[in-house]
Amino acid sequence: MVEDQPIAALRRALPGLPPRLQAAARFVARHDFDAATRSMRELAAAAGASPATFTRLAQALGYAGWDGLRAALIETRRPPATPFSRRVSPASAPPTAADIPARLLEADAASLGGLEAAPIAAAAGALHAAPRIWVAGFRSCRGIAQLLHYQLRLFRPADIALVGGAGPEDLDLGALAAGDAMVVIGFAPYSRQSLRAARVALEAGCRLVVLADAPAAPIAEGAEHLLLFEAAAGPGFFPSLTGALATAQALAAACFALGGEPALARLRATEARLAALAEYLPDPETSS
Amino acid sequence: MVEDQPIAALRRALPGLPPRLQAAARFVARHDFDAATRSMRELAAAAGASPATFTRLAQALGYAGWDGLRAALIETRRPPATPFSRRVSPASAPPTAADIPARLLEADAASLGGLEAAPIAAAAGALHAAPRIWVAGFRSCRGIAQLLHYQLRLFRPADIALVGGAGPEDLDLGALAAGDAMVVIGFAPYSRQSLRAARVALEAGCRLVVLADAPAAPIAEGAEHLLLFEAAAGPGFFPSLTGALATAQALAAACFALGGEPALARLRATEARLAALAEYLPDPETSS
DNA sequence: ACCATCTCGCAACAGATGTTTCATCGCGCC
DNA sequence: GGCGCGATGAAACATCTGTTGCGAGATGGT
Repeated sequence: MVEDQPIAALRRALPGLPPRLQAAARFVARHDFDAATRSMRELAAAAGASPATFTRLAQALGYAGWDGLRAALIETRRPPATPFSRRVSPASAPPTAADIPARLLEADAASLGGLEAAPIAAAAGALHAAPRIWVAGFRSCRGIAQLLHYQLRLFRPADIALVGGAGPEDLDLGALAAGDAMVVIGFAPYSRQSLRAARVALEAGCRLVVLADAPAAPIAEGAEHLLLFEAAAGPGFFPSLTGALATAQALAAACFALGGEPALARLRATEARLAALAEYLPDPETSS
Repeated sequence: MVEDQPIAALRRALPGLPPRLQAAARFVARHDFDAATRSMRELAAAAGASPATFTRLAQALGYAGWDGLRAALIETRRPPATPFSRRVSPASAPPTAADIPARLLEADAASLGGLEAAPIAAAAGALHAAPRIWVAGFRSCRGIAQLLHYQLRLFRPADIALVGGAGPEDLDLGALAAGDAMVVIGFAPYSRQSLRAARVALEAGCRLVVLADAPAAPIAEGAEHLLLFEAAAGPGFFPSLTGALATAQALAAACFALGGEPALARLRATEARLAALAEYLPDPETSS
């Protein structure tokens, strides 16, 4: 009988097996990933056994041959359909209107755990080196793009532009220059606008940084840096943008850090100007 | 040059590849686990391409052959040797530019934990009952406001307005009517614009919902509902908006849930219209 | 309209794969 | 001690692997 959990079947059958088969079985149990990926002969060499042993082991477990066992091992290792999110509430109870917020917040918190910092720092390097930075995000990602645009302008006032931010976007896309950096933000389903922005940027010779929800995203094609976030679909609602925002913010912060003293100086200048214009209310804590 | 992150190399090289190689590359990117485990010929059959295509793809990426690429894909999927060796960043190390993103993401994840769901659901009730909803957010909160505005309009197209979204904001503020709901988003330091929006809304007899970072926030004065979020200040940088975004999204979702069948119908209509306009790219997974 | 170049499927290729056979070995039993 | 039987490894086997040479077709530049 073919088992759906090969390693369990293996362990169960272990005591009744001849010595060499036992050794092979233990080796497979301890290196199941290698058993699934490497060839039988390589495995035999690593385990110090004969290739035939592994065929016999598989047959002893009820598989037609080694290929059968390996196929089962592979299926065990196959990642779940949902990329890197723990399903939030296992028992999907009826989504009462009252606990929708709780569910969503829970999902958001979980999605932030999957973000990686290293690629963000690398992407920030590309932005830092670019003479001009364009930011593109459309529809639901527009807000995120605007935010990134705003934060970057705090310390790089003159050379950051939001695609489609001041007039028709084709004018912006026509102004792209080689060496500029383009940041495109999007997730499935991907808007045509975002794809066009990415494509045009590539053709113009820009350095492309993409924030997306999947490595296979169309807008990610040709990107120099791809920053993945999880657009966790809420309970029956549209996807969450928290991961995208956190990524964008981290990108801006890293960029600022790279800017060093000049960036800090420009940020201070911006703050001083805002204070002079009385854009913000005075902090009652410090003014009293 | 052989890349250590094969999918990234693949994505980068994609635009410069011939059509069939592009198709193969996309297929590999979307099914990287199968590419790592199944044989090249099986893959070719599944992708509807010639086996040779995959060899050529690997070579185009700088690998000696398909085996090289597959080995790289396998290494990408290999589980970490020590399962739960989550490196915890030692507290208050020197804030290197490289680990700024990590710090920020960590802070974001922590800040989401403090959010409460119950007030959000209550506030959603107020929005749901209002004949018209205004959303106000300025400067760094503009993006958040825009996002909330966008999401609400998905299922309540006609009666949501962004203050200052289409022309001078005083015109919007002049149009406020008693019974309308006003959502104001802001955190310290509070912009004069946001305070004015809140004040005017109160005077006009609107129901005021405020998203802020402190109970003592000026813009929260007189608010019917106050949704607190944590604007965690990053390492030497401006505050994080993740909490505000998560709150806004949860608010929109709760509002949608309250809308019941009509809201769902309007959302479906919106989606159908977008699909008809081909605003979004078709999902390759379902179309093929 | 021409030609050079590139693309790409087909089919033959050498090599590697998993399997099987077979002779040998070790071990317990009569 | 002789015998039978399962375990074991080496080698031969058919099959499948990834690769490459070839030619038809498409493409782009002049």
